[in-house]
Amino acid sequence: MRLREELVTVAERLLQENGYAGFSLRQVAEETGYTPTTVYRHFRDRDDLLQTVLNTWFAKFAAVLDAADREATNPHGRLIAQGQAYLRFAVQHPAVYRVMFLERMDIGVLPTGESFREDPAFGVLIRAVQALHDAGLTGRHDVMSAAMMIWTGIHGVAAMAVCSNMLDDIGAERLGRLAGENTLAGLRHG
Amino acid sequence: MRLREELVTVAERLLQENGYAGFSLRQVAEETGYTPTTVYRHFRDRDDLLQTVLNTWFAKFAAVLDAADREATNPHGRLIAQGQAYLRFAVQHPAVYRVMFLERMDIGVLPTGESFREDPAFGVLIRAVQALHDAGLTGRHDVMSAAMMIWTGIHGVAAMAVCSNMLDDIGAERLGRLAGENTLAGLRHG
DNA sequence: CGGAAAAAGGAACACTGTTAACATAAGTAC
DNA sequence: GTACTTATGTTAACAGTGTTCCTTTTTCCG
Repeated sequence: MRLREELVTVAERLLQENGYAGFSLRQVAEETGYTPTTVYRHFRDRDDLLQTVLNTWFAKFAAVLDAADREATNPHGRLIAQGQAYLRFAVQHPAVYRVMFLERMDIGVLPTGESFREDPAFGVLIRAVQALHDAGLTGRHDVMSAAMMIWTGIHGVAAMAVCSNMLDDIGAERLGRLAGENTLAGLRHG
Repeated sequence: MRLREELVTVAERLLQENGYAGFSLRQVAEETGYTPTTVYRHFRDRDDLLQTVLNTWFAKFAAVLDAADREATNPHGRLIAQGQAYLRFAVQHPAVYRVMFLERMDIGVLPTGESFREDPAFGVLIRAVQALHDAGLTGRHDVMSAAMMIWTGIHGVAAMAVCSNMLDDIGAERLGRLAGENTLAGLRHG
């Protein structure tokens, strides 16, 4: 049980240092002083180890969004705060964000179909958008469509930030702020 | 010279079938009936082969955007058409879009710094946004900021579409249309 | 203390990218 | 036409990856 946690800790560090491509089960084994087969006593395979690492990050991610949400008072402010927290998470943990929402989205905690409303992080977004909707600030759009527009909007900035240096000039957080405000403005007038 | 093209053709097919992770130089060699070292006579390494494949796709991509741009008459319509073409490209060639704009953005033809205005695809966008700006439809935003908002907005939808099945319900093209219109509406009123 | 169970290791298989050394075909200069 | 150069290709190997089978060591407990 102690070893399992140690393996996860080392794996987490390697993921952040080397990214998903350099996330090696053998290297995790070597850095802990064990052989690869020992890792297989605690994890089914490489994906299982990765998923274990990511589970804690999905929880952190949801907590960060929830904390930001609570600091604001009105629906507009809540969503802007969530967007900022979202983008900060991505910029501060680019390798983690990449594997979570780009490279291995299949491994995420976000279920498919209708049930993914109950995902912790997505739930925080949905509730704030519902409040925006109740305040009459989503125009002709339903809650789900508005939420997806907001999410994909900020996700686009985050993806660009963690995949290239193209936003270095304009500034990822600045662009995120502009894009977030602009999306909400569009909803308001649409 | 004939072999070089054959290698690129096979490599392109394998990329589309297996994705970037399954893009294997050895497999390219085997499917063409040669040994791996023969591939190295025509390409410096795996990345060089990949870049050669992607170069043609970047050209196709720019052509698709340009063609869509020419079909519309006003700035608004041009950008909506570009967005639709952009998203259709991503959905029709998900593995290619992934490696171009997510997994290996460093290999793209988009230069860093200020010079990437001259990138063919980005140029098509910039010119349409400039027209939008000249028509007074970008609010208080400058051309570059507006262009990045539009790009990251549609990129967010595309990234979500090619990385998960989360947009299957709402429909990627529908969400792209909504998000595109909403971004332009926000700019108009901002 | 001895046997069962758990933990760890060794060795191998099938892949991957990559390189060095070697063989062979093609074409050219004399 | 012969000798030399160049292009083209192969063989073999190294280092790395995930994974599995089999064996060994350690631990625990009756």
